[in-house]
Amino acid sequence: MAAMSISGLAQAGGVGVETIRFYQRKGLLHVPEKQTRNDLSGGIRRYGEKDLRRLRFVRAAQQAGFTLEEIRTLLSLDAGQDRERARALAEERLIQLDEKIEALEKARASLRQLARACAKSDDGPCPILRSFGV
Amino acid sequence: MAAMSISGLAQAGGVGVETIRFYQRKGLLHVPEKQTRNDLSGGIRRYGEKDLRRLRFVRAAQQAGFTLEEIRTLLSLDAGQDRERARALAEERLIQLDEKIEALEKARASLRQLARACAKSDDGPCPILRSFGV
DNA sequence: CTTGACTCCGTACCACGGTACGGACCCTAT
DNA sequence: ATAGGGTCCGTACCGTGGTACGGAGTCAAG
Repeated sequence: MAAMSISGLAQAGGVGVETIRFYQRKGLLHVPEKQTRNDLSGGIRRYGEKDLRRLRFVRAAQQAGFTLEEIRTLLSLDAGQDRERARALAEERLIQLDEKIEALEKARASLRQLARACAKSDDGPCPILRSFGV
Repeated sequence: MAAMSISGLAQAGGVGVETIRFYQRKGLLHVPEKQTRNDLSGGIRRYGEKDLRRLRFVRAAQQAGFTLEEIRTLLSLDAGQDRERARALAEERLIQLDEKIEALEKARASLRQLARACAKSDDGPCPILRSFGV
């Protein structure tokens, strides 16, 4: 359990192997030391619970609308315990989330109107354009 | 009013000139004939209300989460009056919108928790990671 | 009739978030 | 000991939605 291969980690995190590597290149995930057998060069990297938690955090934060760059910052703030900045970032994103949600709700309302109008009248042109108030 | 230049259209639609051209290349906006002066080659394209409405539709649909490709389809359906498909597309996107909104609301809840936790305790590590339930 | 702003058009480039490829290496089972 | 599958790593490529550049043409005002 504390010794996954990269594909194990990928599976556990619900992403592809290449995505893991991509995140490593972006500095979002650590690249663990290779478990070599005491001679020089070679070996395979092993991943544990900590890596999986971190990966899951990345995905969760992504869902919250953070960019990978912002997530990198969040992680470093967490490590450095810079509460001030972390708090600020969270508040900032909170506002953006609210705005985004509001926008989507408006869009949904418009779209519902379209669907209704389209469903009711079977003659005349389908009022797609008008449904957006255009 | 029925004879804007491309930059007039862009301004009226709240986008850049290059964006108009981009939409034209993507088949979202028509490329009107040049208003030439009866000799061959030359002249400038002029845009009217219809173009503006179409542009606004594109932006509105984008806000509703449609990709440009989907918008192109919507426009052609509207032109062809294929109510069946238009309706289906709308319903489909409606579901996706609902899902997206729900996801964002979850994210917001998580983030709020983070902000609260971060604001309250001034000692110990900032529980960013835990706030996402990781 | 020139100057300066705008237009036209092709092509290149950008950020974002991945995805794919390929050759070398490693590791385990048979 | 060898075959297979997995890993490692660099590098190239992708789709989406634009943004920028540059040279030639156009147009209105002075």
